[in-house]
Amino acid sequence: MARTSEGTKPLPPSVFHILLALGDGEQHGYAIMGRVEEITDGDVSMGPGTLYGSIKRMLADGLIEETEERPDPALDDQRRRYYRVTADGVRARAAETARMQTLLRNAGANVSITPNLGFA
Amino acid sequence: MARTSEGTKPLPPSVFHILLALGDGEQHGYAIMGRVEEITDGDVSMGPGTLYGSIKRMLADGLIEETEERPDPALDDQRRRYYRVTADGVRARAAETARMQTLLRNAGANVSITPNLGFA
DNA sequence: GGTGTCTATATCGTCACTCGATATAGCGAC
DNA sequence: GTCGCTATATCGAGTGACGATATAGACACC
Repeated sequence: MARTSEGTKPLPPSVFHILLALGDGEQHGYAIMGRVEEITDGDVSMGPGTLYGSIKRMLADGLIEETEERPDPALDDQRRRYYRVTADGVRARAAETARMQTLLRNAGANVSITPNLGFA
Repeated sequence: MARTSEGTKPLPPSVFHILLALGDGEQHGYAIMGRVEEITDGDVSMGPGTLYGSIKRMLADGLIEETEERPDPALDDQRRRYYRVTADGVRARAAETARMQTLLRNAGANVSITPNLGFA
């Protein structure tokens, strides 16, 4: 068992969801809500409390950062604030993803339903 | 937007960990702690507060039940209380497993393939 | 140009969950 | 018999999640 990413504790679900929703691009807060619902097939609908509270903490922790880049001004909306995942955020997301895969794999050996991941 | 598995909300992480640790067999509380640490490769060490608090809730919710069966009396310890996953628990565990797979799959497409979205 | 609805960000209070500390007691060995 | 380990259980503090609420810009419509 490679103990390479030692010391990293599990992320709060909302933080993980936001990191996944952002992916490799930029998104503004309100769009993240929609993306989270999308990637969870409607199982998770994040309210504004969870969303903006998590964003605040993630900014403080350096997992995401606000970008000054704006899309085509014709499509822009001045109220929006865009965010992107930082290098630390990418690392945390990868660690959490690996953790879940490990969990499902290790537990799968113990259970009758066999988890089968189609994800690297 | 398949609304197929409607109504099932995500499980608290501790509950999911316990369901996975129990697998298809019986375990007593203290052993579950060790199993959780095992299947998470040491990333999650559940303290007694989380463990017994979660067990209490899971019993009330019908996700697990206490068994009267005891192992070989020579190996037994009268203090132990053994638990097994109920049919509802199996269902919840399968749903949660599927949810995670969906999440990783949907988000994986977003990270590895499409670098930018949202600026549509 | 006023009105209404939707988008968008933000905060607050409440409740659920997590975790370590603490308590209690049976077990095994010496 | 007492000492360390196993085992169950509860409590309180701290963090996270969530709905309600507030505020205001965007946009369409008439």
